[in-house]
Amino acid sequence: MEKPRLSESQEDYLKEIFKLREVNETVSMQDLARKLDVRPPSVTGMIKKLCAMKLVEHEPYKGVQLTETGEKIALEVLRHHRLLELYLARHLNYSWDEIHEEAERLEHVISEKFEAAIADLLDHPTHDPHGDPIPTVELEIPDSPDMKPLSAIKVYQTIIIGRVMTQDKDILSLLSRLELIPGQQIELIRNEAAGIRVRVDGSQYLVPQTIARLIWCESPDT
Amino acid sequence: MEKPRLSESQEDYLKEIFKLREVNETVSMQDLARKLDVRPPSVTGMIKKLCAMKLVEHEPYKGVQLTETGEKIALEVLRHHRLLELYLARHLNYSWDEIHEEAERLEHVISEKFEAAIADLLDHPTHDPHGDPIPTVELEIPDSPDMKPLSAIKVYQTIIIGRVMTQDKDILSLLSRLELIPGQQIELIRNEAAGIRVRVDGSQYLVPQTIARLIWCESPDT
DNA sequence: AAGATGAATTAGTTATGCCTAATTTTCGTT
DNA sequence: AACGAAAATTAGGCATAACTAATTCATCTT
Ligand SMILES: [Mn+2]
Ligand SMILES: [Mn+2]
Ligand SMILES: [Mn+2]
Ligand SMILES: [Mn+2]
Repeated sequence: MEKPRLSESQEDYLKEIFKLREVNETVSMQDLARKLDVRPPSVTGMIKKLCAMKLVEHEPYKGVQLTETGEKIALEVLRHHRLLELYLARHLNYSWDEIHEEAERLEHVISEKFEAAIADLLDHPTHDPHGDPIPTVELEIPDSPDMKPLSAIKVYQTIIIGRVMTQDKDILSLLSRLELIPGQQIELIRNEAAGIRVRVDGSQYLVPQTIARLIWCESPDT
Repeated sequence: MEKPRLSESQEDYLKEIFKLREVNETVSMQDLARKLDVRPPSVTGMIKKLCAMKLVEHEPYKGVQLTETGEKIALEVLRHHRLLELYLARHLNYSWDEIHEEAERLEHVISEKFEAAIADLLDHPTHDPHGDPIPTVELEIPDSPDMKPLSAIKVYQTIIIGRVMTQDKDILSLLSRLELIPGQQIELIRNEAAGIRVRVDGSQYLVPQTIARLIWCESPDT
């Protein structure tokens, strides 16, 4: 068949459905509207079109789901996005909080050639700078270590940050200044009302609960 | 004032007007339609809008011209385009005939940060892989050596290719295979009816007139 | 000076993708 | 079982940027 090329909007819808599905049981029109920063009627309209194209399925008032084809496309865009983020960070000296915005635009525009070229340069990485897995060329999601949010850990021990679940520039810039980034080893000290006290590289911080929920750590006990 | 961000179309119109102006005395609606691959009424419509925005001036039936502001924008896009071309060629292993298409899309989407990053990596180059001058950060066009088309040279001598005036993939791929690329030293042998006989690196070729017109060479005698 | 020709414009249409306001539907409570 | 709130949809519009068909305009020929 033909490959009519999707619009940037359509690609973003598919990608967002995929990402929401990883977290929520079901993806509502509202969730999408929030994430994509559009109003609900726009979502209804676009989902209709994507349904007609057999890229998503929609049970009204129940949720939206990607079809096989839809998921493939979502994964392609996601691969572009995450490769780009790593590339910008590694090769063009972008800071952690700058990569997302640029990748959000470039992801729709680079060719497969470009994708292959940076994947090569980066030595076919499996995870981006946020710890998010990068889909392989075959569009499989690589395994990540078992993780849970810092806020949910009960045993006070030394653990490693695996993934930071936000794209918020202010939070990212804060976290990077504190070196609370994937790969970093941190020592859990105490869970206080206001947040979680940790030691990083000698210094001690109190990580607020809201932020602790975004920091996922590798398979700790409990 | 505000910087409402132009659409990709609008940027391409401005860029194309600039490029046509370098070659022709005057830029007609038709020229634009041809280059941008749209129908004349589309051009009329867009030029009206650009006029209203004070980015171009239009004397009906006489021609289109960029205003100061319009030219600045054209030069910014052109800088993006040419930096990208060089970048793709040098750092991502693109071949000569592949760079244009990719740059044509990326040019509208990269940030000033991205521009600065690749300009840095490339050591602030003045010319792209076609020999086209890259506008500086201040948006001045850097000087190029005096050049004239290979087809117009009368004295048979050894000269250097400075610029290749096409983006046609087939021609570019042919020329790169023959090593008829900017910087290459070639020896002019004879101007025949069918074309111009040259020696490149030991081998002799007959360069057809149509193609010889696209190859500009550095300030030769005559 | 009248035509003829080609350049340009106008008029009217289409497709996207978004919006607001109004309406309908679902579902958890009571 | 009925109500009310929240979720979703419909209806109706707007802006962009194309298009085709029809018309107008400028200029070159004869
Ligand atoms: Mn995007
Ligand atoms: Mn990421
Ligand atoms: Mn372009
Ligand atoms: Mn070029």
